[in-house]
Amino acid sequence: MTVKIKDVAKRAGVSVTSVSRVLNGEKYVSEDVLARVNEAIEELKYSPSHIARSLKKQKTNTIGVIVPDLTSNFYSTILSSIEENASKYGYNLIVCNIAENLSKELKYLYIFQEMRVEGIIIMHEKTNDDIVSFVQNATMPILFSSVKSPDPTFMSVLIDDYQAAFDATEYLIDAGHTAISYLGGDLQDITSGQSRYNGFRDALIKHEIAINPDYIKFGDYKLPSGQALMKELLALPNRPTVVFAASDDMAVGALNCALDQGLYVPDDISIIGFDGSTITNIVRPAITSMQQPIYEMGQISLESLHRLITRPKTQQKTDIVLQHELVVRDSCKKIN
Amino acid sequence: MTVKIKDVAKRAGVSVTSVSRVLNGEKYVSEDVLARVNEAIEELKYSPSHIARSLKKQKTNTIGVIVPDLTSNFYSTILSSIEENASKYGYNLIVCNIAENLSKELKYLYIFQEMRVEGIIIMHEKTNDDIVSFVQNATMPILFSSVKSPDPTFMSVLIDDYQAAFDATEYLIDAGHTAISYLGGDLQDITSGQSRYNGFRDALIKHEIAINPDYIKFGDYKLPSGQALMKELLALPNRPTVVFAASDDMAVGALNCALDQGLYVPDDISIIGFDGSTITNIVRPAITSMQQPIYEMGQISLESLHRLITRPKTQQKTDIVLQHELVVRDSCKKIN
DNA sequence: CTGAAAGCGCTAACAG
DNA sequence: CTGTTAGCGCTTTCAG
Repeated sequence: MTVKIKDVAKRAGVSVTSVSRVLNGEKYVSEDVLARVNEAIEELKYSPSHIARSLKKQKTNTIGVIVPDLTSNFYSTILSSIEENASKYGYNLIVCNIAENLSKELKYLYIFQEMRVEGIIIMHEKTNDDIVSFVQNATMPILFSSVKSPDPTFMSVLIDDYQAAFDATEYLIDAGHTAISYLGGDLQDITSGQSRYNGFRDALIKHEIAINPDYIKFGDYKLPSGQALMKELLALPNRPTVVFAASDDMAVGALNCALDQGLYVPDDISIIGFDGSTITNIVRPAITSMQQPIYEMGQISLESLHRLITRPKTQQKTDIVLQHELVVRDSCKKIN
Repeated sequence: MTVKIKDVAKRAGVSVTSVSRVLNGEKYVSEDVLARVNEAIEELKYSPSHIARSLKKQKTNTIGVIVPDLTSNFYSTILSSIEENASKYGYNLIVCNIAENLSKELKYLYIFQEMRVEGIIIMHEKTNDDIVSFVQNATMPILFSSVKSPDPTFMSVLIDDYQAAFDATEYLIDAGHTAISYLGGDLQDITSGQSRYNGFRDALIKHEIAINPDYIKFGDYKLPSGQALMKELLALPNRPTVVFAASDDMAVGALNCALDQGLYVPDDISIIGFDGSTITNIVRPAITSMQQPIYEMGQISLESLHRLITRPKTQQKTDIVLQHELVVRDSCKKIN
């Protein structure tokens, strides 16, 4: 069928061992053998079997990635960064887009295990017992990127959501806002939903600003959700002067809702986002957003996973907290 | 080390063959054996090795995907569709984001080959001799999605770029425009660059509208390129009344450039895009765009590849041309 | 420096 | 219905 190492050996007039040696760039091969083997490989168009090699070496150079939504700019950017760095370290990526489907995630975690991936990166916004239990019993390192790990024994690369939301809220307060709305993700999730909301709330408390329950609404981090929630907000008799959306997609949804109702942003109402996805810089007005270091997050996730894979013993499994940064654009008005 | 089929067999008190049989859901296993094997699997937390299985069966259930840019909404949406359908057919996806880097693409094509993927889907905008030669000599089916294949013997799933651009242009002409600008991708590429431009040009010719060379500009399909080209356009003494951007990203770039200069779209200048990415519906004004059936493209790509894999003989390798559709939004004014 | 041979974990005849 | 055994294509002792 396909040409194998034996064929190359025969053609080069050497043993399979020698071929294997040049394949793996070992020393202790004579110039002569090296040349003949390379020639034979060339002539036969030999392509070594990664599968056979993996089986023998018990090493696949593969890592699995769980993405919650490939079409989201935020996640596809992290994935892009993960891919770039994986490639640098010689890992191949097998990716699963769960699209909200937790049973698909679980299924793929088992597939990853059967494929003997060397590590797994999970980015999901929700989880369930089966998944947590898989993670706890897993034999390969698993790392959570941009989301909290289900329990402190697992490593996670993320920002301090609480502090970031707190800082964003203080920025709004400093700009003179007191009628502040919060459009959040689902509080029940393991995600940042709770932390971001708490950061928002505590900033208001610190500055002794009363929380108007009408201004607090929860959706699902996606654009249509921001749009729908904003619609409710705008229907209120007394509107907020600014809305803090807990994701950029929600912020854009809110922006579009306002724009479509003929309002001007930020003159009629201000909007601030969260994530720092490129979309904030694409829409008009460009949206002020609490930026996560997306590229860095992918990079550090991969580097950390690599360390976990190669030196499992020496690695502490503590979270890595990256720096957030408020990027001021054109969607927030000062109303001092 | 890890538990293997032999351990399960021993534990269940049967032969490895029997275990293998229940693993593969074959008939001819007694209730009794089935139960005991499943119990042993459970107790030992046995996870069958996909690698060993692949080696033996000479089948990996894996396909490789080359994506030009993961952060692009257009490609990540196709990828998402490919992933969803791959999962349906039981394929695992290994993905490479080439990010304009053709030598990375070539490297990964060889990796895909070593991994014995069963098929490859390529979405790239450029190519070179090495890649073409790889494709021509490849032993596994290779399919081009959303882009033209380098030569007619390879299958490609795409729209009729020429006709789509022609239709979009006629729409503009019907709306009364004669001062029409074209912002294109690179004509030299194997991409749709040439076809789209030709469609545009021929529509003008058919309607006897002179082509103003100042209005024809080429960039790279990305947002900043559209922005820069638009800037040149707006600096012209006599501006076009509409600009046809050959990609949605370019259209958004053009839109932002116009907006940032204080112009109103479509009142001061109209814009039409190409691709039908979700971004066209997110910006304001929403952009009229010639839409590719993105989801369907991913689905049909995967189905076709699957057919190529399972029934290589019976499959014709002709291109599959999908229907384009103009989606009218708010960025084009009638000027009759 | 080079080669023979023993597996890596699994499936698939083949024989019972 | 069940078990024995020979590989799948490669790497790696272990001897030369």
